Amino acid sequence: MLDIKLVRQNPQNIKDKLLKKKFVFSVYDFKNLEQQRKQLQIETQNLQNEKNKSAKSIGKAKQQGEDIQPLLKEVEHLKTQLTNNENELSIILKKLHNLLSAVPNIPAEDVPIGDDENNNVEIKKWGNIPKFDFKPKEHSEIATDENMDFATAAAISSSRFVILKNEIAKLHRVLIQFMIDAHTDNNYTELYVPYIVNSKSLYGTGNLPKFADDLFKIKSDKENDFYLIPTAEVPVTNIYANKIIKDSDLPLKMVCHTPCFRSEAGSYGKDTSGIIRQHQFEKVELVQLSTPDNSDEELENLTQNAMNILEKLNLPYRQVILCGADLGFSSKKTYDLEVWMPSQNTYREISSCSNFGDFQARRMMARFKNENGNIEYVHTLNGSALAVGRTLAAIIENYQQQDGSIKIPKVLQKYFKNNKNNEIITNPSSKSAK
RNA sequence: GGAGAGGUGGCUGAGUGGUCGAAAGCACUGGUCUUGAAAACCAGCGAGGGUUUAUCCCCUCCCAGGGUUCGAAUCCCUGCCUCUCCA
Repeated sequence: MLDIKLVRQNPQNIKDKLLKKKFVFSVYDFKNLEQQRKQLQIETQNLQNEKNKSAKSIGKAKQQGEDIQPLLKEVEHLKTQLTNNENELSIILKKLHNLLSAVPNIPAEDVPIGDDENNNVEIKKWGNIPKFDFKPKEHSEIATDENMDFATAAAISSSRFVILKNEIAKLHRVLIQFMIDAHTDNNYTELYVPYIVNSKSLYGTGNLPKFADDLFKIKSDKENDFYLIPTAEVPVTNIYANKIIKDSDLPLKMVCHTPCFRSEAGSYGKDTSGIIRQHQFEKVELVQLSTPDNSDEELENLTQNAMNILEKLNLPYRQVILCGADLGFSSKKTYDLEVWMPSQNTYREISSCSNFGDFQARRMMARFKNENGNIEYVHTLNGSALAVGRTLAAIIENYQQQDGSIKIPKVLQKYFKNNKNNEIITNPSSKSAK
């Protein structure tokens, strides 16, 4: 949510800035509603004031034993008028709120202008792209149906699910462990959180009301709809919803592994092979709350923390800054980390690190008391470090050998104590034939 | 599954229809005192919003949503949550 005071001050300016995100903000609609709001609000509050005053004077008169009948008659008309005004006002306020909740965050100054993901700007490249003296295979091909079983998963559930087995399943689990360990060593606090959240929480992070189609809704009751989380960002950031924290507690650094559930509506035919795009995947998420002054710097730190995982795993990657049009709804600035995928001969997104400024904090009322005792919104940040399924795929592909086995990355070897050769054999027959 | 109790400001906790946005204590902030600190004493201290250059002033909020009333933290209904006892 944008600061309505800023929008009031200069709606045209807000509109101009949002064009970078390819969002058209209707200054006309906003001004129109604002004008109605202002008039109605002043009127309504005056009526409320009158009501309060008369109720008090009636109370006093009654205490002194006076006849209150004439006073009651006097305020009779107030009631209907007030009710009417309140109803009208609440309609206008709702409209204003709906209008503003659908407005995305304003991109940072240094976000490049662009029409789509092709205009994202590469700012760093790391690692050596592996050279194979054979044609590198796709990860699901290497793992074989035995260890990465899509057909059975589809039979049990639907497409875009997978069953992992044997040491591939173990590698997947170990990656989570490795990532969390690396981050807690770096002073991130480890969390375990609910995987089902209510609509308020999703509103807080900006997933609702606009992006309901991306979510799995599982239940409704009178007050709330319940959804499976699309990312740990939702429960973790909302821990601080409606709270006021001390500035001395900032920055708060949290790491949390959760499964993530995404309906992937609108991505039919995209990434249909392998585990790149699943309805359910594991992710290790970093979430930070910081003061406004430090959030730019913290985004750099957080992104570096994510890059460190890739570097420790010795996976080649590049860092790009998203252009305005590719930037997420709530984000002010986002770096994507893209890992090298040999089978596709290209880089694929494996992490997204964003600074949301006070956009989410305002939606969820996450605030802190600054050194002057004034209350301000915190800045929220998060980033995947990393998406586990995609990391698994990247390791399988980058560490593949001609015979179909997979070398275990050095930093993970301690988790495979019984594996003497430090390689995962996916196809025993081919190995023995060698 | 049955019976009961309760959700009030950062925390504890009083308040059952009329200057209650809310006693008291703790915590916190400022001050006095002190070489310094502690203690003691004095003072301040919830949040959101409107109007305004600003002060002032005004509105809303005592789990959430409805209702009764001139007037609700207090009464009624619904929901959510917590706790205790029994099975």
